[in-house]
Amino acid sequence: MPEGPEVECVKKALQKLIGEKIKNIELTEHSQKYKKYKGKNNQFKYFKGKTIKKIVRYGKYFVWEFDTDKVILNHLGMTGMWYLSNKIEIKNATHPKLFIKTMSGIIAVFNDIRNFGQLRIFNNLSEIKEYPPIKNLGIDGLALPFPTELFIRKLNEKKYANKQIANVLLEQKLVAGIGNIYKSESLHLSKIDPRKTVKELSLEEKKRLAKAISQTLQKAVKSGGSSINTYRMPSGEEGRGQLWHQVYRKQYCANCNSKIKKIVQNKRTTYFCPKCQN
DNA sequence: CCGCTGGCCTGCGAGC
DNA sequence: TGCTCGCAGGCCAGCG
Repeated sequence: MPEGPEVECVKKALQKLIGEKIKNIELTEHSQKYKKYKGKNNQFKYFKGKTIKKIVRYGKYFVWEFDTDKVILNHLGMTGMWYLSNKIEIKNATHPKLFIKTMSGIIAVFNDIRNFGQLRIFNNLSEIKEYPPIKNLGIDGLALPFPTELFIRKLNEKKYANKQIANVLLEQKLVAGIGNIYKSESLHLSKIDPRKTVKELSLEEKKRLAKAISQTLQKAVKSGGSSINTYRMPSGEEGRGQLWHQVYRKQYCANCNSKIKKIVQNKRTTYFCPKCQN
């Protein structure tokens, strides 16, 4: 579900936990029906009494750091969400996986409907940085200024030449943080046909694409993320990103009013305007 | 190293 | 009303 901008928005909200000492942390009953969490409660209980020092974003991942070497790698998957509250009841948490209560009374619940999210404990930060999905992350799509020249250099790598640009944009080792919505939106903003292979793109188009990616992702952060299906802020509020989508799940192009085309590339849906994007 | 396939899961809306 | 089907912001393991 969440792409880089949504993860960034959640990260910002989670900063409220920095400096908080953990009174209680445990996997929920509900988590135990999944193989990947089964019997792991003691490993998480290790963090009881520890203080949360940092919550950092790498692409679509969070890394939780404490006043100890061990760290937690956390990914929201398609439906993962953190809910923060001062009350015990958190209405939105229908599929809670991890429950944290701090000394000052803040409650944080990791909720994940489809269970594609991740919570993995590593012995230390350098172990996480060697973990391939983290180690191989490319340019942070939210970096400012966006490194256009580096982007083009990476895009020009042989392995991408014959791939369709829409598929390439989802490769986290090229740009980390783009997902299926902002893939379509970035290509629409830069007026590029998603079916074009990288070698068919002109230098001009690559530059436009770099700019469009950066603009799209920045705008999404400012909107609080896109709430298309299940994404909510940790407060339970919806983001407003969906209000300005130009193509994603749209019927008509916001630009020229032509009928938007919906195609499938690498098993992911792409929306584009056949008139504007060529 | 690469690319492809299937797998992991639940919920929702469309269509019958 | 109730059922099935297809689809959903993502990633990973295993194979050739």
